[in-house]
Amino acid sequence: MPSTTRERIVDAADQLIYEHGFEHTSFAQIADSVGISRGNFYHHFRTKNDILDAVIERRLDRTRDMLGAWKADNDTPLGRIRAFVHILIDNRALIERYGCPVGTLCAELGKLAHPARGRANELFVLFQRWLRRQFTELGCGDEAGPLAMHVLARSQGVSTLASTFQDEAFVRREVDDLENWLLQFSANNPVH
Amino acid sequence: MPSTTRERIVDAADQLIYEHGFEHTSFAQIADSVGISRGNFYHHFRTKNDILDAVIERRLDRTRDMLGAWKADNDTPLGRIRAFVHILIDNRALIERYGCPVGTLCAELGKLAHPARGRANELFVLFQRWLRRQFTELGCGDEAGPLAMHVLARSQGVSTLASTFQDEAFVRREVDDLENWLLQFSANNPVH
DNA sequence: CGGAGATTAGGACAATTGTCCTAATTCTGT
DNA sequence: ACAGAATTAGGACAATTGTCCTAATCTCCG
Repeated sequence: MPSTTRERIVDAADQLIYEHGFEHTSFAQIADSVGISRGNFYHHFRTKNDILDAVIERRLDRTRDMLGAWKADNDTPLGRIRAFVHILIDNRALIERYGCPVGTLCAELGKLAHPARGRANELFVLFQRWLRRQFTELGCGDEAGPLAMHVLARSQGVSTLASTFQDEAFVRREVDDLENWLLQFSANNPVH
Repeated sequence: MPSTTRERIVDAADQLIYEHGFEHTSFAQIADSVGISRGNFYHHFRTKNDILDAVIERRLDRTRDMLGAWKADNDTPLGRIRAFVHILIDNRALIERYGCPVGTLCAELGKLAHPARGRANELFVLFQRWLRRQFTELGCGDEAGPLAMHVLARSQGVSTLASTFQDEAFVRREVDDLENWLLQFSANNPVH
């Protein structure tokens, strides 16, 4: 499993940016974390925006993989949406410490008016389109888009408050509530 | 209306921190924004944490004032909760640009493991306790706490996605949805 | 008026930042 | 084995950061 230096840099940068934020992550920290010199780092990424771009592309790839896996693992659109909601439980330890990787990155880049802002937002778009497709398959028609945004918004809210209050019971309650809403919703829906 | 230099510093810092984040706001920027020298600034606030503390205290004060005003302006707990939800509409322009001032600050300080983190979280606690009281007055008993967190979480989610997607229709839809949920909820409640 | 204390200006300071350069070392293909 | 390319190390660089100092100015009370 030979991971290239470049890959190891992107791995370390991804994690550090998630844990400490983009602006609070320096070249020196990333280089130290990987165990290479800054000169070597510079050979692979010439600017801080370059490494940020690579991290975002990596997250986009991994998100696509994750969405594909959820699709493969679940026969029904309802099951797939539940898989999405369930990341709040599966990743709750990290979310309670550092928040949602997507939401916190987009929030930071938005405040910085950073050039990579749009590309980072694509992470949200990926989830939104995927959720919309599931709701469409559920037979929601024009409501699929708004419903996708609704699920996305509620998940984001849970993430934000989870990292503030560090309250696991709250997370589980909200996930249960969201899942019940989904079940009740799909039961009332024309196609089920 | 003679505002002291100190007050003008806190005002400017508050706004800059909201717009650009705490870490991306420098002493020099704040001093420039107020129109004073860095030396003068240093006379009032010796460290960056001091100015952050003052900004947080100011936000806490203003939040208490706002919650008090909502209480004075609305006769029923339902009306008060609606007033809370409605900040998403009233402040939508700012929220679409910079997100929620509370959520984004807590998220940033959390990633920095900043000493002022706990004090910033008190902003959320203020809203949470206030909302809980309204639900208690509605007769929700033990459910008042979870309901308060639920409303808080959904508002946070809307704020986050509002600044990413900059979609006013989405915000209005979610606020309508939340208000309808409130109405339906209180209608089904023992005390109404 | 005069002097003490608060306020202000302007700059010094070391540390850190992102960026860049040069010279070694390692790898690759022939 | 050897030339050329890719990779790596170690530092230089100007700019910016938060912090701190000193001296000038202002304010206000006796």
